[in-house]
Amino acid sequence: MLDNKYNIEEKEKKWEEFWQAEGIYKFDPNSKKPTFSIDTPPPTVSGELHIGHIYGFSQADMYARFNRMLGKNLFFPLGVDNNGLPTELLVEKQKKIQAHTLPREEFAKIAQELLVSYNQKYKNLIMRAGISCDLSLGYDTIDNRSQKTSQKSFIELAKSGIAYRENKPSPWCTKCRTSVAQFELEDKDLDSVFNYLNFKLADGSGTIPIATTRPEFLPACVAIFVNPEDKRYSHLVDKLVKVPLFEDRVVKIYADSKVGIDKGTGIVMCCTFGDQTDVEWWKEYHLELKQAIDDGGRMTEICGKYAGLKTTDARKAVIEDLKAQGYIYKQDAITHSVKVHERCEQPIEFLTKKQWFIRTSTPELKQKWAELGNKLVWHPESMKTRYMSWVENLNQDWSISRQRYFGVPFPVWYCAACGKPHFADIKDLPVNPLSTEYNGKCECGSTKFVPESDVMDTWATSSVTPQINTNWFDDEKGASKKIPMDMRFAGRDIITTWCLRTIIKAYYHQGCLPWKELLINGWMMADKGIKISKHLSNSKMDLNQIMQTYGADVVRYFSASGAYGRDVMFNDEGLKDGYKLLNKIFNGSKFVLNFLYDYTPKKPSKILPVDEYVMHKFNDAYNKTISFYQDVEMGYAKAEIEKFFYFFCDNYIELVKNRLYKPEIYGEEAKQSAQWASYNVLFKMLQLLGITMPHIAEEIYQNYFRTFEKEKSIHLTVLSPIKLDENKTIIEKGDELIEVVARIRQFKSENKLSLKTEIEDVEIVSHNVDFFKLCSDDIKAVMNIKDLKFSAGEFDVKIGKIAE
RNA sequence: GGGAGAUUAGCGCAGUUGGUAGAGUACCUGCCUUACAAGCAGAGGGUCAUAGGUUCGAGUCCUAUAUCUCCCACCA
Repeated sequence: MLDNKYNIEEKEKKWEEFWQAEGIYKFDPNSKKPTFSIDTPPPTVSGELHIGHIYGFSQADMYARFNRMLGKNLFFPLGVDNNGLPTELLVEKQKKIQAHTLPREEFAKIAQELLVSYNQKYKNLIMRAGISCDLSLGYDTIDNRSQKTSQKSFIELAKSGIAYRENKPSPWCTKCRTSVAQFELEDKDLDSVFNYLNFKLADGSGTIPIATTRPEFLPACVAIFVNPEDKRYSHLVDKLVKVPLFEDRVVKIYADSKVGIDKGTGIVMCCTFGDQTDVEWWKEYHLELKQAIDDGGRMTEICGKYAGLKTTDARKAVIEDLKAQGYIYKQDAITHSVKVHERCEQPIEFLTKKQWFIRTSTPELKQKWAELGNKLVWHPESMKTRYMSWVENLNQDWSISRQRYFGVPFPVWYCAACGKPHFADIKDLPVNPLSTEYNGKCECGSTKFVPESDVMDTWATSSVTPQINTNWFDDEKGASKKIPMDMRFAGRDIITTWCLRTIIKAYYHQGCLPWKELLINGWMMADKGIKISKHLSNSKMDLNQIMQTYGADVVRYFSASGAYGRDVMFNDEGLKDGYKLLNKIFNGSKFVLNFLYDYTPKKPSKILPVDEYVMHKFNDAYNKTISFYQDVEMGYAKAEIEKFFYFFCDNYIELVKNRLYKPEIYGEEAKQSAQWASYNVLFKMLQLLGITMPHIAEEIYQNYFRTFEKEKSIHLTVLSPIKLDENKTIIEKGDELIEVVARIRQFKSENKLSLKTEIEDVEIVSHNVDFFKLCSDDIKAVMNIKDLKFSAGEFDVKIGKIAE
């Protein structure tokens, strides 16, 4: 028997434990069923947990559950990403230590210990949301399997020349002391001062005005640029200019169209490196390289008296000196947007370092990425455009070196004599070159080697999740049969980063796509135009509070509102809708089960028209729901079966209530007919509703259906429509019957009568008189009609007098 | 500055190929009906962001503008 009231938190936790204990979601490697494999994006454990995290996972889980109920063997792992800089910063903050002051192994040990609880916290949340992952398939992006996989990937790419090491200027964070990828940068508006300087022409013929916000870069000034279209300055091209404060140094003036005529004074100094444009000019004009800033953001020796100062202090000192010597003729306070490192908000610099890159940006490769993008099935289709336009604009190779401490090491040593890289043996992986000697001899004869001290960027690992999942390290043949995996889901912000990089790796290693289908979910927004953020999560959006009050099923219900891939606004009302349905499912089932507990399902010899009608009506809803799920429209699918469920309660149950209650009046046969229809429809409805709301479905299944259905969980049962004899007209006739009831209800409502008010006589005019005659008892009972008459003709309902 | 998406009832949303605007919720009116008042029935409520255009006909197609979201670029 079901409880009188459904205790959400208690029951949900109970069934979650049951699913784990019974291994309901376990992947069976020996199964004969077709496999459906999901490449779950491992979430970053260092992130703040909020309701938005459940959103994307829930939708993916619904698609996963749908596929499981089609009879597939699900491969649905749950990894966590705890590799790289975000995690390193988290550990530093939590443990109040600094990674660069400790031996790497020691830091890693502290990190691993701390991460245990973070990993668990994340997994707990995902499990608490009823996501049907198989935890035993899980991995950490810093564990042995992940390290081996990313190191093997690196060695293979390096040996084939796809990964290469080069001295390249790249964005550098002086606070985190590492190079950072372009997409780790964000814009921030900062106050600054535009300093207008007079540079002296070397031939003594006068001065030229240049505006700069970074005067401390003067020691690294290697050229001056003007726009070739700018008539004011065309006579200056090729002339030489003395660098203020460093007048022994002379630089040339070039003309280049990248100079904005109306920006500043229209004359720019190029320093190595103030920004991306400087980098481009440096390359294009083969300029000198003068590094004015070191790893930690201090001025280098080339800066003379300013050496050793931090950039901000150097800027002050330089400005003082410029003023004292009369170079500055104007200063304007401005606010401009500056590229900062997204993790620490420190403005980034450009530094030149030897780093590993992966080739991604040649025209042929870009063509390839576009081709692969076209072969991938996108949900929704429109998201492909983002990918395509990114690929089109791709102009830099992928930098994977990070000068950090907590991450996957590069398994490589360099010959001390000639610099040639020597790689670890694949069978020895994972390898940390800092703690392992290279026992070999270089072709040049040297036996001395320098270990690589950089670690790989997180993305180098999170882009090989298909290879981790399919155990590519140990079994290349097996993996190549399993890749492409069936499906991957992701937020739309990482299409261009995570997804593209995973596609690139799979292409290099397996020569194909990493997955067949890509599901891109939208975002849950806190309010119109407001993203969910930490400080919102402790108010109305507090996750614990929501889980306690409404539970996972309701949050999942809310996650399935609307069209797939669209943003959704968080609101309490949405949760209340789900709560309403949850309650209704419980009560409706409880009521129906009351008449089923002493019943063993068996097809009755006679099925009454109303019962036949509701089963056909269900099959209709079933087909629509299935087809929505096939189109990856979890919201529409949910809405379809929800609509039918309300129809079942408000119309069908009301119609057959009396037959179930009073077999002594209506007959045992009539009761059995209703029981048969109720059993089938309720069970199959619960299967479909359970895709969205797995806990309540399990509660009811275990309470009754488990006795007759083979599977030990409703989530292992296979979907199918109710087997019925064909009856083409039954839906149309039944709908007319529902219309009769609606008319009488309307009549009573408009006349402010109770619904149970007795009516003397009603006449139904219809072309389906025979059908109505067979339903006479049900109609009379539900509307309390004393005398029901029928006549043939155009449909109408004639309502007579109210009984006294 | 460029690209993509969005804008529909008080609210959060749906609206396939152009053909009289849809459900839910809230509000209002009734009904304590032997599962559920977290219920049932009924009613009202919209110049489809704005301005143009194509068409016999536009929420739907085109152009521009505004606002929001995401991505990218610029930022001397």
